[in-house]
Amino acid sequence: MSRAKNGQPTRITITMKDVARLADVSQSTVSRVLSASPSTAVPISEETAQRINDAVKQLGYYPNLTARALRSQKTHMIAMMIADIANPYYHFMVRKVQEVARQHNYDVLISISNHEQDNELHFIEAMMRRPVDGVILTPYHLTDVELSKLIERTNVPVTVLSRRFTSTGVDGIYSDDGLAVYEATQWLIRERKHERIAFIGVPGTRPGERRMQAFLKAMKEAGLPVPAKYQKGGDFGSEAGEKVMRELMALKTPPTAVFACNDLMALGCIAVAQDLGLRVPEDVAVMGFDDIPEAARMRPRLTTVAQHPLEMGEKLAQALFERIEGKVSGSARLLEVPCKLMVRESA
Amino acid sequence: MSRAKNGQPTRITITMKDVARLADVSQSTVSRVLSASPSTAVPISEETAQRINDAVKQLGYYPNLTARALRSQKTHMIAMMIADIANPYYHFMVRKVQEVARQHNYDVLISISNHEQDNELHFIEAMMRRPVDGVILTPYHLTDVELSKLIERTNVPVTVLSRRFTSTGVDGIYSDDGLAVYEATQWLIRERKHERIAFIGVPGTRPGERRMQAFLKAMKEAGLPVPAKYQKGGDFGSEAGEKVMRELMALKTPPTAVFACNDLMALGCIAVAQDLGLRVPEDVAVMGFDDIPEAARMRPRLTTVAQHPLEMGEKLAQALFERIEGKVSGSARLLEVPCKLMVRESA
DNA sequence: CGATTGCGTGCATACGATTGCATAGCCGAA
DNA sequence: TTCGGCTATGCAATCGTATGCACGCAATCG
Repeated sequence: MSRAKNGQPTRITITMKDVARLADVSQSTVSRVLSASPSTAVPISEETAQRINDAVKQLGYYPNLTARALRSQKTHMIAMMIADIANPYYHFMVRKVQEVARQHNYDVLISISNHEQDNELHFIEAMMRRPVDGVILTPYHLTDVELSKLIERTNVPVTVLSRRFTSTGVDGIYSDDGLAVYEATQWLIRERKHERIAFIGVPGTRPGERRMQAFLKAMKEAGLPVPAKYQKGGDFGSEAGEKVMRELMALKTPPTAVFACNDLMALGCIAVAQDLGLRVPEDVAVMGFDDIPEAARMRPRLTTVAQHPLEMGEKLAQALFERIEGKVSGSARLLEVPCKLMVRESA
Repeated sequence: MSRAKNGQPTRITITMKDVARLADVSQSTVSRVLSASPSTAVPISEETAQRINDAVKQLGYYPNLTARALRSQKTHMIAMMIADIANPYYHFMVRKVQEVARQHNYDVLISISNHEQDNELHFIEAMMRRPVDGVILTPYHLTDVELSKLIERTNVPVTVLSRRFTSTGVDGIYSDDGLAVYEATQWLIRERKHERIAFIGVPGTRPGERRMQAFLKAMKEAGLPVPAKYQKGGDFGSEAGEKVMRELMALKTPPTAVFACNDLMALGCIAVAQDLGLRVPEDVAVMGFDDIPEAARMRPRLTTVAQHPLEMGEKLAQALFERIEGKVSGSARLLEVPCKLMVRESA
């Protein structure tokens, strides 16, 4: 037990010193026994080790990770920034990352950006102050410069959920959503014989625009026109899907299929179709992107494109720990996890 | 810049010492300027303060929170353990807690228990090792003893999402789900004239059993029998809801209403009803509990009981920070946040 | 005009752990 | 017997910051 020297209540922290005293050895010896790794070539006799372990148990001692971090420059924490905690896509990632982290005896500091630039910058700032051993992030607005600053100043391994940032030297995981949308569009055309297809993108976001472009490319290659009124914009939320769907269905010649660039917006589309008494997919087909759990739960079940967040989370975490543990140190790696078309009932 | 003494690459950490050197003052002075709070009664001249701030800017110095934590015994981190990241109920809580934490300049360490006892215990252990300034948790299996141990050893404020633990001296927030279920059942009986109502609880969990009991009480008071076949058990998942619903609808005299003790199971019920060609609520009414976002999004919109996770998260966090900042230090407080019946289309 | 105050700053230590180096005891080899 | 070498342990510095205490100096007071 250590004592506070001022009038404050006596602290009850149990330190190595206490263990040392009880086991009648020096504090360094306690440290050596407790952090004994096969590599640490410091021999300790069986007997004192035993005495120390007994003392630890008797006192209920736990090492103080803050102190350990300060001295060893290893915090045993990683930080993770996700964009949206309500997006099921991230749930799997977070779970998986947490799982991997725990296997490595790491804790996870989580931050949610809500897609806001301010929050992303704040996260970077926070990382400059609070040392962690690794960072995982899903950047929406961050620039190369900002990321570089983080890397350079903290010298910490970073992996990102994005295909950008190859220049900054961070490992990136991504799925080729462009290709997936392209192929899914082809499928709608060839297998489902649709000719009037509308697309809902999200202007101002890279995924949203990338998917829109991929859609347009597939349509163009098939020789199908896409009138401006069929090119819509939303914000990834289901209300946006509802609003857009109402507009589309009010057209003189409405599309026979609607491809929403994420599932939530697709849900909104289906809800409106149902409200209007339209049958899905007979009267209008709806296609989503993400394959959130709800997609398989609802009726009609949503036809969509699955990403594999679990796998991505795992790779993200594993890539990070490979660098943390120094198993990998080369230049940036870019891993792709393929998407998969999930044919169900809505298209 | 400090140097490593071994052959390793020069570390690039910028410390107060560097700032001090550049500003030509002592390290203590830098510390005083940077952590200048109105209460800290240490006067520093305008001029040197300016010099120090310039040096800070020039070097791009950020204080090291690990070191600060070790010295000041304040980590500026709180830890939060939630049960399930896929449950929308927790999303709001997490978001709100994070928001409040950020207002106080705190980071949030998150852990997900997945309802597993092992994970809850692991979390407690982790808290013994890694000092934090406060803990928020949603306990499922934790006992009073385990919580007491945490409090006693770490001497850290704890708030819980639960009505138990009044003895341990932790603040608790809860919503009276029992009462809400009781009243919702009365509503089904009186307003909707149901007499054959089935209930899906979750045996082995307190909320699940509490809600079942409340249901039975309301039925009993109304003089309505609840055959054993109407008392079902699930696991909070939608598949469980589907399975149970199939069993119920296969009965010779199926219930006219099904009350699931959470929304996910209610979703499963509705999906099965739709598969069987039953109209909801005409042929069978379905009632849920939680009011997850999906409830208002789906068709038919789910009639359910809303808890107020945002409000609960806010109170949870605020209660915690009140104690962290020493504004409150009395005995345990127990706050209730009322539930609300959300009448929509499914019942 | 000397003593007292108060302001501004530096010195030194502590927070709890890790780790390089020194050293004490013991053994076998010369 | 003496010395080199190994084993097991202790000493002391260090990580980056916060803070009690001492001290120098100018202003104020008696």
